[in-house]
Amino acid sequence: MKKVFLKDIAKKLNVSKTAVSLVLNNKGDENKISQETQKKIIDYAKKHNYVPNQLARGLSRGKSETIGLIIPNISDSFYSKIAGYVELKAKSLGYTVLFSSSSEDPKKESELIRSMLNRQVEGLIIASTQRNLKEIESLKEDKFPFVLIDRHYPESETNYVIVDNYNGSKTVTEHLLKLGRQKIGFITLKPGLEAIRQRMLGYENALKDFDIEFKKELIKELSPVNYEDEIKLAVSELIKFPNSVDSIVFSTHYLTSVGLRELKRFNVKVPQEVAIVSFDELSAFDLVDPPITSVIQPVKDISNIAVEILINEIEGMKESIDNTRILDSKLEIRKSCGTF
Amino acid sequence: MKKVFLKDIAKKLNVSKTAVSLVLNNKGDENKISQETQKKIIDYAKKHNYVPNQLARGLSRGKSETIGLIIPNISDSFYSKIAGYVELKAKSLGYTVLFSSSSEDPKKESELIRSMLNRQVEGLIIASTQRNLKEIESLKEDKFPFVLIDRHYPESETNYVIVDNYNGSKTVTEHLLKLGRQKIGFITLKPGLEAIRQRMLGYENALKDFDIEFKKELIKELSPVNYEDEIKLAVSELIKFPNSVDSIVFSTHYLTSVGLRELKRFNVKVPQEVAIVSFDELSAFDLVDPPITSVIQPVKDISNIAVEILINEIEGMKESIDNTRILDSKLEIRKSCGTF
DNA sequence: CATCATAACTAAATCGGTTTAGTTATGTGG
DNA sequence: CCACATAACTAAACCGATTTAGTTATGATG
Repeated sequence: MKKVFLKDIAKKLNVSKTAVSLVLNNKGDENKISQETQKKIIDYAKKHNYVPNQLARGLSRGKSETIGLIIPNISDSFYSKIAGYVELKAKSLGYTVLFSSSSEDPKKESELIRSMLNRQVEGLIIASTQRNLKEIESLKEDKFPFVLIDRHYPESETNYVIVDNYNGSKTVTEHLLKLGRQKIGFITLKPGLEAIRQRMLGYENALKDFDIEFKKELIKELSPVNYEDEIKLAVSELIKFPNSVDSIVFSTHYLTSVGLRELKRFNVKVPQEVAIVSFDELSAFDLVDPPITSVIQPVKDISNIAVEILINEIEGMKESIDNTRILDSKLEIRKSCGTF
Repeated sequence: MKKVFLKDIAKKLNVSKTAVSLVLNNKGDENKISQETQKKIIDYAKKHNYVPNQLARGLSRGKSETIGLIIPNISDSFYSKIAGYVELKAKSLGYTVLFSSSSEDPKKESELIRSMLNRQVEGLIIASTQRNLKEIESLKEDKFPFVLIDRHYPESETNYVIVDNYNGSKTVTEHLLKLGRQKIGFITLKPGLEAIRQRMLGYENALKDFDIEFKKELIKELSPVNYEDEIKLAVSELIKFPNSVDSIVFSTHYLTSVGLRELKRFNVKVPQEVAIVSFDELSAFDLVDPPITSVIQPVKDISNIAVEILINEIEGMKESIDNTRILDSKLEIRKSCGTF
C-alpha cells in the first residue's frame, strides 16, 4: 500500500495540486471548484486513504493544529490525569497535544518550550517549574498564546488556571483544629513554588485563627531533589519529643504516601496518635488504612478550562472568556484525621 | 527577540545556506568547511539562539528524531509510568516522544497510527487495542519500525515486549491455593486481549494443578465499556451463596480498587472472609487496608527495552538484539491474602 | 459587438530546512 | 607548464503541502 501525495491525486485526476488542496480543505465551494471536480477529488482521496503530511502542512501554513503541554512529570498521577483530560478536550476541539516532562528542571523546561515552538505548536499549556520567568515573559511579548496551570507566576500577568491553594490548605488545617488537634506538623517541599507557599500560608493562618502559636519547628521543608530520604527524617523528628505532634498536614499526595509509610514503620497509630491529611490525592486514598482525608483538586476542570482559554486565544476570540481562574478544591473527609 | 532562520545566518555571514546547514549539523569537517567559517557560523548561531524548525527539517529529511507512543489511556497509572520511562529513555538517545491515547478504541488507534506517520515519526511503540491486526500487518509490510508493548498479536510475528501474564497469574493464584483458599473467584475484562486471556489461563491451570474443579460461575468477565457498574454486580454475585468465594483474583489494578471498594461496602472482611490479590498494582497498594498482594509488572524494563529495540531498528543495526521479550513479573506478598 | 463579470480552474512562489551536483581557486607532481 | 587533486565553498532541486495572483472560457450587459 503506497502512500499517496497531493500531486499523485492531481496527476491521476488531471487537475492541479491547487484544486486538490482546496477541495480537501473544504475550500472548494468558496473557490468555485465545480461539484463534479470536488466529488471526483474527494472520492479518490478517500479511496486511496490520502492523509496530508502534517509536517508539510504545518510548514507551509505556519500552523499545526497542535498545542503543547509541558508538565513536571507525566508519571505523577496528578499530571497524568491532567494530560488525559487535556488530550480529550483538545481533540474534541480539533487539536492534537504534544506532551513533555520538564522533570522540574527549569533549563529543560525552557528547552522544551523552544522545541515545541519549533514544532509549530500554536499554543502552550504549562505547569511551570516557576523558575523561568524570563521565558514566560518572552512568550508574552511575542503574544504567543499560552496558559499556565497548577503553578503560575504571581509577579507576571498571564492566563492561568490554578486551584485555591490557600483556602484548600486553610480548610483542611482548620478541620484538624476543629477536631481538637493542637500540635499540627506541616511537611512540604521547599517553597520555590507559589502553590506550595500558599499552602503553607493557609496552614499558618488557620493556626492563627484558632489562636494557636505557630512553631517553626513543626514545619519541615524538604528539598525537591531527594525528599525521599529527607521525609523519613522529617517524620521521625515531628513525632518525637519535644515536637510530638498530634497531626500532620502533607502538602502533596506523594509526600502523604511516603509519610504514611514512615508512620507505619514507626508503628504510630493513625489517626489516634497522629492524624494526617493530604493536599491532593491519589485514587486509592479512600482505600488506604486509614482512608486519607484529602483536599481534592478539580483536575478535570483545570484541564478543560485551560484548553478552552488557550484555544479561544489561538482562534482569536480575544477577551471573550475569563482568562485567569482560581478554582475551588474540595475537602474529602475520611478517617485519617479521626472523627467528631 | 526575532526568530533567526538559516538564511538569515547565511546572509549575515556571507556564506551559503548549505554551509550553515552543514556546519550546524556537524557535517562541516567531512564537507571541508574551513575551521574559521565553522566557528563563525557556530558562534553566530549560538549568540542568536538559532534553533532549526523541526517541521522543515523533518519534511526535507523525511525524518524527525521522533518516535510515537500509542497507549490506551495516559491517565492510567500503568501507562503513565510507561510514558514517563519511555520519554526518559528516548530523550537519552536523542529522540522526542509523541504520545497519544487510543481510549481502547481500535478505530481511534488506527487513526493515531496514521496521524503519527504523517508527522514523520520514525518508529512506534504501541500498546494496542489488539483489534487492529490489519494495520499492524501493514506497518510490518512497509518495514516501518515498531514495537508492541504490554499487548501483542500472537498470530503475527512482530517485535514485542510483554510480561509473562500466564505465569504471573498462575503464581498469584497458586499463592492463594497454598494458603488454603479453595473457592477462588476471578474478575476480569472480557478477554479480547491476549494478556487477559493469559491471565485467565494462568488462573485455570493453577486450579488444575491443585486438583480444584474449575467453575465457570466463579469467573466474571466484564465488558470493557462500563465495567464500573458491572463489577459491583460481579462482586456481589461472587460473595453470595451459592458461589460464596473465599478469595478473588482481580486481573487489573483498576478492577482491584473498584472491587475492594465494593467488598468494603458489603462489609466483607478482607482477607478473613475473602482474600484478594491483584494483577498489576497501584502505587498506594502497600498502604491500603489491607495491603494488597500484587503481581508487579516491570514497568521500567518494559519501557527501556521497547525503546532500545525500536531505536536499534530505526538506526538499522538489524537483528543485533533480541526483539521479542517476555519479562517476568514479581509477586509482592502483602496481607490481603492472609498469611501462612 | 466590445466590455465586463463570473465560473472554473492553474502556475508558481512559499514555508525553512537538507542534499546533490557542481564550481572556483590553489597547489602539486611529472 | 599542463593535468589533476583537493580544499572550500555554492546554486538549485527537493521535501509535500498551502496560497497568491493569475489565466481562460463562457455568458450577460448595454
